[in-house]
Amino acid sequence: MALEKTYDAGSVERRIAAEWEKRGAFAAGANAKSGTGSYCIMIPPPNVTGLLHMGHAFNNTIQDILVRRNRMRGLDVLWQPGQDHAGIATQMVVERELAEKGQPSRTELGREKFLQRVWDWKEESGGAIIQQLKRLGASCDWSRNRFTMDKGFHDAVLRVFVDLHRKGLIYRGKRLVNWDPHFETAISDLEVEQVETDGKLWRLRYPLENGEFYNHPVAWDDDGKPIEWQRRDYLVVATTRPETMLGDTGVAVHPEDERYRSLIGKTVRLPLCNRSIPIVADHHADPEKGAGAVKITPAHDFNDWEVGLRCGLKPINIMHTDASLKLTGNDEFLAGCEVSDEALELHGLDRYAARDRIVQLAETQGWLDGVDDDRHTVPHGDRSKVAVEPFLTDQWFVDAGKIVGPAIESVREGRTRILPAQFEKTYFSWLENIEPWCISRQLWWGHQIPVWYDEEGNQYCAASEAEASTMAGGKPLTRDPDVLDTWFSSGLWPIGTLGWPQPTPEYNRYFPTDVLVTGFDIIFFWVARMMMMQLAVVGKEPFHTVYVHALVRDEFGRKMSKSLGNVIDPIELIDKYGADAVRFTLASMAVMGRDLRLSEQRVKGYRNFATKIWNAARFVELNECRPDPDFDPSGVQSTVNQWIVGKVADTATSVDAALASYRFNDAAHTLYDFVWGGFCDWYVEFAKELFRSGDPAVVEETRSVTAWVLDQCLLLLHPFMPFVTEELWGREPRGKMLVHSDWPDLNANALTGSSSVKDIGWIIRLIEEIRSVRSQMRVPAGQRITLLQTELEDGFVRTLSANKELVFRLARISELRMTASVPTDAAVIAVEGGVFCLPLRGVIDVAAETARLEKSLNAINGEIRALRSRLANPGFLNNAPSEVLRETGLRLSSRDEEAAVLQAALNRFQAKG
RNA sequence: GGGCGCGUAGCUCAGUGGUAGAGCACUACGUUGACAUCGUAGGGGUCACUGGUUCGAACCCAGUCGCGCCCA
Repeated sequence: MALEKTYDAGSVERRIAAEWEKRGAFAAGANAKSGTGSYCIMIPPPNVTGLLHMGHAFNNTIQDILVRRNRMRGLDVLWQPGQDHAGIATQMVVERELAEKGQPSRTELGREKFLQRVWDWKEESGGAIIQQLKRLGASCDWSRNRFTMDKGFHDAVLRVFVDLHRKGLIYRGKRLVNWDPHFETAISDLEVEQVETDGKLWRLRYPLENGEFYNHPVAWDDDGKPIEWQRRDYLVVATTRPETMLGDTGVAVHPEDERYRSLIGKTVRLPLCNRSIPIVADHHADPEKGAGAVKITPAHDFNDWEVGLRCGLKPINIMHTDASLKLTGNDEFLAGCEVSDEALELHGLDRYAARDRIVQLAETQGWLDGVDDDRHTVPHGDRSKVAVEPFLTDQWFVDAGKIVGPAIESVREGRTRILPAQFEKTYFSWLENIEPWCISRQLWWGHQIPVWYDEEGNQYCAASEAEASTMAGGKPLTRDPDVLDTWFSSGLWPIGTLGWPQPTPEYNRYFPTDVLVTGFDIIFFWVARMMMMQLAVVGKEPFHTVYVHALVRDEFGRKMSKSLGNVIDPIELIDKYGADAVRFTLASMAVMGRDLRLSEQRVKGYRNFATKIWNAARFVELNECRPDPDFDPSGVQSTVNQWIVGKVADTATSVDAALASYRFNDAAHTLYDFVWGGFCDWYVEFAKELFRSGDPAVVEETRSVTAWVLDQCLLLLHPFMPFVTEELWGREPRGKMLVHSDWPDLNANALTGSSSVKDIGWIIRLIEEIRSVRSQMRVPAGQRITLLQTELEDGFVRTLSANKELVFRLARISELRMTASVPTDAAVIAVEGGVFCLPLRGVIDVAAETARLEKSLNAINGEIRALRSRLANPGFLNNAPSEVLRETGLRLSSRDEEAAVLQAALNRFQAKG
């Protein structure tokens, strides 16, 4: 059955995907040749709640290109797929669903029942992205799909926790952490986003105790010396967060701030609760900012926590976990205070309501000194989007500073390479300043921390309750209710998916893995932690190369976001244009280190490319070109066929070089240019003439070559456009599917050595010149005309006569005649080694031809001037490499010849006019 | 404030010292049974600016302007 005129991606993709699946084409080790090495990529596991977005499409296209090529090269390939349990995100989705359906809430259900609901949800809806990745053509070994809460993976996570705990690298401590009041859990530094916000800076007056006063400067002379003072019995503190004032345990001034020097060591009385708090000297107070004195709330501010430690100020927590004020029954707060009734009414108020009320009280009670507009950054939870609260709680931490060393050294010493290299700086700057990593989360969905407590509060860290119980001598135990940060488990993705700690064959064969392909936004979250954890646990780098790709933006350069409504759904694009077009678009734009702007136009263009390949295959089929299993590209006889064989070899070499250096865009452009520009535009047109030649040997060879070239195109394109290539490959009976066929290994030097490259290049330029003149002289497209040869070097005479029919066909020439001189009314064509002309009596437009000649001549003369001056420059002659010198000389003489021809032609026209 | 990056054709972008490129868009013309999702030809650029290094700079260096991202 003949091929349709256009390629129907939709039906083909489904059929091909099913065929790959049926044959287990992507299984680990499929197509591996004995004696070759392994090649392993770990997919960055998408969230189980996730749907495929352009970032995933890009990320996985790149991985698939690497994986498919190496599978074709016969390596033992594993592309390990899986999904992340995504603690907060998943818990949020299920809680929302419960609320929407009017079902009992998480807390009403209780932990066990709620977790069962999450698992149910995962079974029902958690596989969506896998199906979407299959639509994209991702050739993961789906039979090995892993989930970060699978039994085996869970065991690995607990084992690592226990191991690090025993080594003292994980500890529990009461620390100030970033608290998300919406989800009511601690989050890590990385999950905090700084959001610039227009706010206020309030100045509050805290009265000095014991009748103290001081003189505050209010006027200065030209040299900035104070000349006028105000006697004050209060101290003005500036704050952006008045709602935390009830937790103040001190006021700090800069030790060298003259204004306040006399006050250091004295006390102020905190309004509303009448707590007596000291004035301390600390560098944290900035004399330039606000009033120069700053209230210290160690339990609700990271800087203040540090000041508290330095100056011995105790932290007082005045908030509930939802960031409402906690005053009543808060012994810590009440100790040493005489709390006013107004203050006690603040109990239970949300932090922002409390802020308003406190400012109002300050105003009415006369201790509001003033208020200024102030733009500052406010930390927000990256999931909840609410302001996070520094909050004092007991949490588990990884002592990251103790395990970071090897992760830094690996990259510094090149055992793991980050591409593009500028991201190494990002990596280093974070790791070199690493803080303890808060890994406990007050959630239910996740790996529950493997620590049990007895009634006295002693800790027993063990991989199972039974083990903990033994350690505790059978005392009744309760388990720590918290779960681990999701990134703690994804940090173990490389070893965890391969069956560690069991010595599985997969672990032995594929670890360390090869390349990690990921977005720059998770270098800290994931890449750095995988490095640290794998090195800490098994002592090896998890991969030798990290390819960091950029962000996919919309065509105007904006980040795709739901709120902007500019999100392009890759599945919609695939439906419309086919997965191959989407993949090729992404690959062709994958320049290292630069964001890519995706426009639908571009995808459409590559859809057309798929159609182009399809039609080239149609041509091949209609002309009965069948692949010859014994075909030897080095034995080809005819010039045109030698030429295309050489081009194929060059293309394969360039594609290999580009892919070896992760230049996916170069590889894609090379292929596009060859397939469309070389094979379709020129070779297919030449082949039509060869088929017509009537020489059975030439026809036979051309058929074999044409089929071979198409096959090479399919092979080389397959990693980029797997579906259309596989479909076309399957048109012929073959031993293997394309996905398992051998990647081209051509010796370019042997195949491009002949003179055919030069000969056909010359023929192509001649055809282009003739076409250009015809078009500009407005010769009707269908009209065949005579080509006159006036001068031509012997070598080119032979080239022309051997390929005359090609020129006749492609330039619409009826005959070739020799002539001694250029006739009048002829357009002149100067080519390397000779001069041709086209007699165009009655057709030629003298003005147009004059203009054409002048334009060419101008350009050439400009170049000649530049070349002459360069060759007249002693500096150039003395310093330029001989190669450049020689080329420049050659170029000048050939331009001189051309200029002479064109000038002569122009003179004739002008003499005539 | 610190760091990283970007500024090349109308648009989106390649281009690591030796003749400024591609795709799209635009204009004109449609011939040859693979393809109109096509073909042929054409127009279009002070490579942000200033200075330096060099025989030679889009490319290297310094500064300026504009834009983006990350960290504090």
